[in-house]
Formats: sequence, C-alpha cells, structure tokens
Amino acid sequence: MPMIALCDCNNFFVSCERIYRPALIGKPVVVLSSNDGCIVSRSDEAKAMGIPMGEPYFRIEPLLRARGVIVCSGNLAMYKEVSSKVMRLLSGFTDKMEEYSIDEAFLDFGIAAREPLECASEIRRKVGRWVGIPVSIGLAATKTLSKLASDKAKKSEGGVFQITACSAKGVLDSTPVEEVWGIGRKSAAMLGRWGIFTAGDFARKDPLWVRKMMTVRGLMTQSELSGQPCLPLVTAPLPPKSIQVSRTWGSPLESFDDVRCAVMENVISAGQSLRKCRLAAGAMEVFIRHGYRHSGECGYFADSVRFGNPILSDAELVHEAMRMLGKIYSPGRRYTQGGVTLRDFCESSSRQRELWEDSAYERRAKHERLSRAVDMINERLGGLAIYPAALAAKDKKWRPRVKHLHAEPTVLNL
DNA sequence: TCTGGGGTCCTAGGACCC
DNA sequence: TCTGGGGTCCTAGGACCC
Repeated sequence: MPMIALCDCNNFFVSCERIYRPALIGKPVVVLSSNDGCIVSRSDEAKAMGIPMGEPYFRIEPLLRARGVIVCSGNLAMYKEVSSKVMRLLSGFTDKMEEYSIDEAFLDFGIAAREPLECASEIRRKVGRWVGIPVSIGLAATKTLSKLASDKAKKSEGGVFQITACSAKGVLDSTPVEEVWGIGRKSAAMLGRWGIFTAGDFARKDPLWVRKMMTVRGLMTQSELSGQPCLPLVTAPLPPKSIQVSRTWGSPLESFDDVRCAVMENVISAGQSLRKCRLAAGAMEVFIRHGYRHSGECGYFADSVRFGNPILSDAELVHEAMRMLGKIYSPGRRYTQGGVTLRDFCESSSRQRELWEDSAYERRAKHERLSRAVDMINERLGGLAIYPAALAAKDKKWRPRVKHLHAEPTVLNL
C-alpha cells in the first residue's frame, strides 16, 4: 500500500505575515485579496469570531474594527518566497513530491518508508522551526484520502492524522460529502437529493450511477475514497495551458489612454511569465469590464486573435492587445476591470521557421532578443526596473488599492 | 464606491470531412 | 421520396480547485 502525505500550511497568508510581524501571533488577523476586495486568509482567532472566508471587506470592515481584528493587504510576492522555502525543505524528505498549490504538497513516502507518523512529525517540527510556518499533515493511501486526513489533522492535537484501511470506514461515515476533495457545492446538492449525505454513503454508491451523474471525475473521486489510487502524483511541473493576468482597478477608468496603460501592464506581466516558461503564444484574448456587478449598468467586452506563427515578444504582444482593445473600448463608460489571456502555446524553440526570412522576420527576432534582455534585467533588479515609456509619468490610478500593506524586510535578489 | 485572481478538466453539440 | 456511417476538431459552458 503506498503512503501519500498531504502537507498543508495552516492559514498560510496569515502565517506568512506573522513571520515578519511576530506581534500578530495569537491575535485575530485577516489577509485581503487584491484591491482589498475580500478576505482570503484568516487566523484561528479570526475564524473563532465567525469571520467568513471570501467575505467582501467593505461589508465586514466595521465589524473587524469593532473586534480589533488586524487587517493586512495581500502580499503575494512575499508569500511565494516563503512557499518556495517550505517546498525546498519538504523535497528533502522524498524524491516523489507534487507541489499542488502555493501552500500544499503531496509527498509519496513509498512502501518501505520508515514509520510515516514519525516522519510527518519531523516535517512539522522542521518547517515550523526553520521557516516559521505551522503545517498539518494527512496520511493515507490516496491523494483524496490524504486530503481528508489533513483536514482532520488541522483539528487534532499533534497536527498529524492518518487514515488506514481499518479506520477509513469510520472516518468516511462521519464526514459530510461536501468536505470531500473534488465534490463541490453543485454535486453535493445533487447527492443530497438522492439521499447521499456522507463520504461513506458516496463511497458505497453504484459506480455506474456515479459515472452517469458525475462524469469520470466523480468516479475517480469515488475510487480514491475506497483506497484505489486514480490520481497520480505530478512530480514534474507541467507547462501551463494558459496564462491570464487581469486586475480589478483601484478606481474606474474612462479615458482610452488610462485603459490602454492598465491593460498594457497586464500584457507585459503575462509576457514575462510566457518567456519564463520558454513558451510562445498561438492565441490571445483581451477583455474589459465596465460598471459594477451589482449595479444595474455593467458589461463585458472581449476580442481574441490567433497567430499563424506564435509570438512571445512584448512588442508584438502589446501591439496585438492594443489593436483589440481599440475595437472593444467605447468612450463614456467607467471601466473597472480588464486583462489578457494567452493560450495555444508551443515551445519557443520549436516554432516553425518562416519560409521567407525577410526584414519582418529580422525585426521579430530583434524584438525577442530585446524582451529577453529586459527580462534578465528586471529579474535581477526586481519588479519592473525597465518598462515601456508609455507607462512612465502616469499617476497609475488603475493600480489596485492596498491600504493595509506592511513592509517586510526587503530581500534583494542580486 | 463597494464582492480577487488564476487555473484545470470534462462534456455536449456543431461544423466539417470522407 | 427521403436521407449512411463514422470520424475529428473546435467551442462554449459547467464544475471544481486554491
């Protein structure tokens, strides 16, 4: 029987803030999403006060203030840095590991591992002491079961919980079906209508019925609950299939020039990610949204394009994006959000060569060399040390609001 | 004034082909 | 009058995840 461990960082964003501000330890803390939009991480103390996940900040702000909850604007760059420290440490415990998300990793302990509970406790100690992040660890035969085990671990004293072949039935029968990884709100409601309320009920249901009602994904979840692995560990990161960069803007934008600059920033950021993965984009979509979702007047406009030969330089990406933006923008509207998606990737080195390598081809090659050079400089100096002149000398009112940002000690990456 | 941002996979149905 | 059989590819929409 294989042994899969899911290592999950507790209240990850809050725990990251606490590394740099130890005064927050033991106090109720929440972290906000981009643009201070809603709550995306809560400390145990904040959870105990009944502050819900995903709650819009503006709505709950008076309550947070009254209860003395400390509010932090999200600082994703810092969380990513902490995450990579955690992942590096975890990778020392096995050669088969999947980085599942910014705060979770599956580790395959193999069949002949030493006592898995002991190993898990050591991981907890080391990550806690060396990085400063508390983690919970679930152990079981499949990814779906280990995910369930890690939820139980969070509520247990030692932060480690194992589901064995013997204990599985009891655990599943006492777990609501909506707490199973892969069963969302819609499926849980459907299952409820059929009298399936616990993970145990679901595990015992006829597989043919599950296949029919919930597609092969549902069937895989069911098999995994029975201890039959269906979801392999993805140990080498796969290249992305799409790259999206979009933002809700700090204040509504009306002029084409402002919208243009705001979207341009997104395009440049998407281009950086694209080149980092050594990919070229075969298609691009640009979108803008105006008005607010719950006000009467709002709308969504998008345009997309395919490239005969995939592109990767900022010059070409920006040119195409701005051309599309010109088509979907209309004056007199208050735009609140926009962004870009790149798709249909191929490896940048394996693109087809042009039949006629003429001056246009030369120009493209030059643009690509330039983008790569700019990437190198920006990576070394951090942030956007070099950026298009069009973005200079603007007041950048599209930048998301971050009213509660606390500076952490700067880590220079020179 | 007001509710984030970034992904993946699956399926059904249409277009099109031989 | 009445219309085969089989296949691929693409897209939109749904569901789920962090």
